[in-house]
Amino acid sequence: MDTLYSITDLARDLDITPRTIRHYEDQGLLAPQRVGTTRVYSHRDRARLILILRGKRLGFSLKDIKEYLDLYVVDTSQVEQVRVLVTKVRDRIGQLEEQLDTVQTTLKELRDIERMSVSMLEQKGVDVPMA
Amino acid sequence: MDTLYSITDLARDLDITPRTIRHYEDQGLLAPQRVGTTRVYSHRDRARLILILRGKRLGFSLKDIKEYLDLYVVDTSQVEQVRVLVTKVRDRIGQLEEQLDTVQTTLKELRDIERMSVSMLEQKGVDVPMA
DNA sequence: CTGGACGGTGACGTTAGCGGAAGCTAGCTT
DNA sequence: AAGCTAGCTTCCGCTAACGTCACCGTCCAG
Repeated sequence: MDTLYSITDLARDLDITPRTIRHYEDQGLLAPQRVGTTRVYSHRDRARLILILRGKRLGFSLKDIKEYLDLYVVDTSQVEQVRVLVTKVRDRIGQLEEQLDTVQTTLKELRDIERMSVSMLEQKGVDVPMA
Repeated sequence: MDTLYSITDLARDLDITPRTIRHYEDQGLLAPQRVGTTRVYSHRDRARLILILRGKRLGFSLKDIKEYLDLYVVDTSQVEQVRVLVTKVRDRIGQLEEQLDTVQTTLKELRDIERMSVSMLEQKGVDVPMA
């Protein structure tokens, strides 16, 4: 259950390079244990890394992602911290809702283009590849 | 109806700098008319620019966006071109569907965090700011 | 005991995406 | 004529996010 990973394990696993992982650490996004000088990654580290990559896919900068990660690890015993957390989380939610909207709009447009193109081809008797 | 824009008009309007607009032109994403050396933008140019900015918000590179723009301007009289178009459009659709998914997942997680935090605060008798 | 395979630390290189200043021109406007 | 304002080009600068050495230690397998 407490599986550990080496840096190359993780890299291969998530399809990135060790260099990238070290870079994230340099930027303060990760802080794996060390055995001597060698980095050793836990489940939580792995999960964090996955969140990082997700953030990147959504187009966020590493700096943004760093703040984002903090949302997942907060001392919930401190009322004030939770307060702050809530507003930060709501900010992110706002951003993502906007992005969701943008994506959906774009999808609609592209599907329109697809439909129009396909019907254009059918009309010309061209056999249309399936969806 | 055939309104024209200067580069600063457009920049102010879309909240970017003229420099950025010129940069997009350098990268082949725009090709406005010229009056002498001065750039003059049409509605279509403006629309393109908006698409560019949308692509950026979604985290695409300028190179990606360039290809993406071509999807909106194709010679529909050439069957082969339309064929190619359809497959490209479908590719993009696939990408965006994935992104849609990612965004939704992330949103769910954040909403969970929000709910949990809020109920935690309420339980402690703290007055919780509204959504 | 030696050659890989793996891990580590600098430190410099690279690409993308603009920012910003220099130096020039054209068209008002006073 | 002189001074503004806008726009143009050119080029150097800068940040982000890694890639790519170079060089060093370590732990097996042969």
